[in-house]
Amino acid sequence: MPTSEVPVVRFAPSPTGWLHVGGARTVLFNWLFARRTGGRFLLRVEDTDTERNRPELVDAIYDSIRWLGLDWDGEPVHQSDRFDAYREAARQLADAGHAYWCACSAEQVQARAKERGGPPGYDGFCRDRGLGPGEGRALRFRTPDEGTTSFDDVVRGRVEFENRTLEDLVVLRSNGTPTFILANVVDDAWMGITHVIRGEEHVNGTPKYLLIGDALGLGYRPVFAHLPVLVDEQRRKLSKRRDDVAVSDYRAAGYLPEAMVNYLALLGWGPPDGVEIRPLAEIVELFRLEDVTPSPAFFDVRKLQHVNGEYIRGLAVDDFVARAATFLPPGERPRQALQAMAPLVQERVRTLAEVPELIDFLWLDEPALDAAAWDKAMVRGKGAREVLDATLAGLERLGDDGWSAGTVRAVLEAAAVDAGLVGAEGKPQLAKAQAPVRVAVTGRAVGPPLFEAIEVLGRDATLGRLRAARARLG
RNA sequence: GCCCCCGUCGUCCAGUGGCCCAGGACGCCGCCCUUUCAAGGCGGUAACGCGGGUUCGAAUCCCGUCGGGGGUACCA
Repeated sequence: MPTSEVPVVRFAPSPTGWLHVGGARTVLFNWLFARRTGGRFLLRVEDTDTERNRPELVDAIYDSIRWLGLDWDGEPVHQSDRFDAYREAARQLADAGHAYWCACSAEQVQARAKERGGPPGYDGFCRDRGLGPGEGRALRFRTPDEGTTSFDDVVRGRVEFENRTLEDLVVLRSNGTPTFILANVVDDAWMGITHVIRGEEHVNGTPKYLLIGDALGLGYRPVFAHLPVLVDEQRRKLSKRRDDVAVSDYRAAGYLPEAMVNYLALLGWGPPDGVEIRPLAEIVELFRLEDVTPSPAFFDVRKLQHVNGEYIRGLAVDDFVARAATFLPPGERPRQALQAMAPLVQERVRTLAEVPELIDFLWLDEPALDAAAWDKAMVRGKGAREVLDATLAGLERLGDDGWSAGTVRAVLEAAAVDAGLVGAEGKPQLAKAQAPVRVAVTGRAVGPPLFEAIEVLGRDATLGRLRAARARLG
C-alpha cells in the first residue's frame, strides 16, 4: 500500500535500447504530473530479461533524461536486484493455486496453435496436469474463466475485459527469472506507485496486471493513464527499427533540449490558452493528466524544427555561440567566424547542425562551388562580368582600414550602377548586383548577409576569390 | 482470428448541444519588408470518415458501419 500522501509515479525503461522520443514523452508526462502535483517521480530499470539486457545502456538512458532537463527522485530501482521478491510472489501464486507449472516450450505452444488453425497463444495444455516445478518448467498464471476485469483510465475512461479472453501467461520463466507483468505488479505495490502513466501499448496487459495483484492479495490498485502512442508518417507506432528516433540522435542533429521537451509536451496535450512555445516551468503549471488526448500523435519533425528555431532565436548570443560551437570543426578560425557572425546566423538556422554550412566559407580556403548557383548568377545572370570588374576595382581602392560592411555595400551599389543594374528611379539594384559577388565569395547562392560576411572574411581573401571567379568567367 | 483502443484541416492541439457555414499552431500558397536566405508583418488554402437515430437544434449524445492503430511472447 502507498505509504505516501502524495502521488508517486515512475518511468520503467528496459535497457534494451536507447531512450527514444516515445519513451522521452512518457518520461516527460510522468515528470510533469509529479511536479505539478508535488508528487515523486521514480525510476525503475526493468532488466528482468537476462538474455536481452544491455546494462551499458542504463547510463545512456539516464543521460538522455538529464539532457532533456528532467530529473528524478531518489535512486533508481533495478529489478535485477529484486529477483527474490518476485520468486516469493510466484511461490505465493503457485501455493494458492493461482498459478501452475507448465512444461510446454514456446515452440510447442506455437505449433499447437498453428495446427489448430485457430488463434495463436497458449491453449491451457498444462492447466490441469498438476505438474510440479522442474527443469524446463515455467509458471503460468491462471486467468479466471469468467467475469470481467475493468479499470478507469484517466485518459480513456472505463476499459473492460472479459476474463475468458485472457490467456494464461508465464510469470516465471523456466530459467527462474520473472516476466514483466509479475515484476511490474510487485514493484509498483512495493514502491507505492499511485499512478501508472505509460504507453497505450500496455492497455491490454492491464487486466492481467490487476488480476495478478488481486491474486497476490495486494489490495492495491493504482490509477492508470495510458498515453497515446507516437506514430510515424505511416501512422504506425514509432519503432526503433524503422524510425530514427533516439533522443541522442536529435541531440546530435542540433536540437535544443528545451525545444525537444517543449515539442514533446505538445504531443497528446496542449495548453488551454493555445500558447504552444513556452518555458517548462509554465507547462508544469498548466499540465493536467485529464487533458491528455487519447488518439495517437504523429511525431512531426517539421514542427519540431520550427519550435527549435524559435528557441535558437531566443537564446542570448553568447549562449548561442557556446552551444553552436560544438557543431563546428575544431580550430580557431571557425570559432572566430561564428563569434563574428553569430547574430546573423542565429536568425537563420533551425538546428545547430546547420550553423557550419552557413558560414564555412569564412574558414575554408577554397569553399565548394555550387554549380547551379554559378550558372544562374554568372552565366545566365546579366552583367556578371561588369559587376565583378567594378566591384574588384572599388574594393581594391579600399584600404584595410576602410574595410567594413558599410563601405563594401557602397562599392556594390556603385558597381551596380556601372553594370547598368538600376531601377526605375536610377536606384542601384543591389539584389541583382550581389548575386555574382556572393557566388564568387561564398560559392553559394544563399547565405548570411553578404557585406557583413565580406567584412569578416577580410580584404585579401575577398579580393582573391573575386579575381579567381572573374578569371574563371573568362 | 480474438481482445482493446482511436477517428475534427496534410500534421498537432481547441471545441464537451445552440457563441462553429468550426478556432490556434506547423506545413503549404500569395503579398509586404528586404543585399540572397531566413526572420517578421498581412492574407489565403484546408477538417467534423460514412449511415441512421435522439433533439427545436449535434463536431459535441446513442447505435451501426467503415477506416486506422495497439495487443495477442518463457520482450518490456
